[in-house]
Amino acid sequence: MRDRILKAATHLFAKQGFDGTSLSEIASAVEIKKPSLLYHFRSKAELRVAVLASMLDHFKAVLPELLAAAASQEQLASVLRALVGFFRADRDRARLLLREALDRPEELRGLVHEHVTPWVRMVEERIRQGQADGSIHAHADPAAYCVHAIQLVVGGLASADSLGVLLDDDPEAAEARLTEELLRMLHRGLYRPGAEGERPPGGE
Amino acid sequence: MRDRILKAATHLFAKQGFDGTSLSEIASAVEIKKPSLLYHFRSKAELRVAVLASMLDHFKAVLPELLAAAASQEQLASVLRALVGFFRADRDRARLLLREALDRPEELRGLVHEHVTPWVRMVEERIRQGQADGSIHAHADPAAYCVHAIQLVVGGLASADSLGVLLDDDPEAAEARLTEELLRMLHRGLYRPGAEGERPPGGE
DNA sequence: CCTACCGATCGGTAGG
DNA sequence: CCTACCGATCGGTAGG
Repeated sequence: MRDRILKAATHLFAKQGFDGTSLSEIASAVEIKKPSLLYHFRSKAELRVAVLASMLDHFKAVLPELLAAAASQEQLASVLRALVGFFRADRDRARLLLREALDRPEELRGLVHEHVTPWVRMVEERIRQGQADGSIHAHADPAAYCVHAIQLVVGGLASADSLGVLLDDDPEAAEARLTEELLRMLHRGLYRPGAEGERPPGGE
Repeated sequence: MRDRILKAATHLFAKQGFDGTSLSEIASAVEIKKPSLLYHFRSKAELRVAVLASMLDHFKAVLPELLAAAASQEQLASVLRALVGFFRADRDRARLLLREALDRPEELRGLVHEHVTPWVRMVEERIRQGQADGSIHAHADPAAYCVHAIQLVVGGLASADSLGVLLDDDPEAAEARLTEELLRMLHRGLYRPGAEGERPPGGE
């Protein structure tokens, strides 16, 4: 039951926000009453923390894959693919993260510093190597680039519903085009043309 | 008084969300009582619509500048600068827009279609011209590129507080670096090197 | 896991 | 612009 509650809460918090979701609403989604829910989670605040922690656990599960991609001689595109894959597997994740960024920036800052910084540092290092061997633009700001890449993946998936209309295409096709263009942009923004191992992800 | 209420509501909605802000809170911010507030705006929903409309009015005021930049032979970078300028002038705008994207995607879709589509179409046209004369990468998806550019500007400013820690710099310096790298990335993601008029915004 | 209930606060109204 | 007040709903507790 605990897992069912977590899942329902994750979905509702992502969709309506923490303040826009009542405990009764979550309880009724898993077919129990509010006091029963409060037996599993002592307070709404505790439930919120648990929802975040469960998403973080899922993230940690794909971390090894991410780090391996960043450390190996593979393209950075594979790191991005892993990241996109994580958020596309469950759209609630992107929405939830964005809401936290808006509602509790200080708190998210701590989580980012603790869980995201390590692998971003590795990616930064890869970028600097690329700059040293001339395959990556010398004026790129590695850390700032990573911030924008994350922003693009997380924010793009969370707000695709609204901004997608600009593509004038059916939702599925729009998402496919957006993802492809995202990978292309991020590749072009980093790699110098003609340099070694710079095949763009979409094939160009 | 109406304007004072609007300003306070804009700030609080941006900071805490619509559901996370009470009418009493807004009223006390402008030193009146809740019933007095409800004389100026008949309901909380009406206040929300008015807040959005006032932001849209400000946006319309810079639209001519934006369209002129898009239509002229100037670089697309100037359009981006105008866009970044609009959101940097008041950070609440980015936060508010992102919240609407999360809370009421269908409604924002309508606003985007009505107010954003026209000038995006112009930018798209400029991109296609660039592709025709070879200055812009042939495989770029003009519409998808615009979506990501908007996403980057709006989302980046709204979530800079959380993601900024990755830069390990003081807030001001971090924001400056982020903006510069954003313009560099968007430029590199579009223009082919060596082509006419492709000076990058930051100077490279 | 439930029913019954708590005080607090919500958006909104009456009436001046 | 205010005081006084409304019903509804909120998060949470008691007690079984």
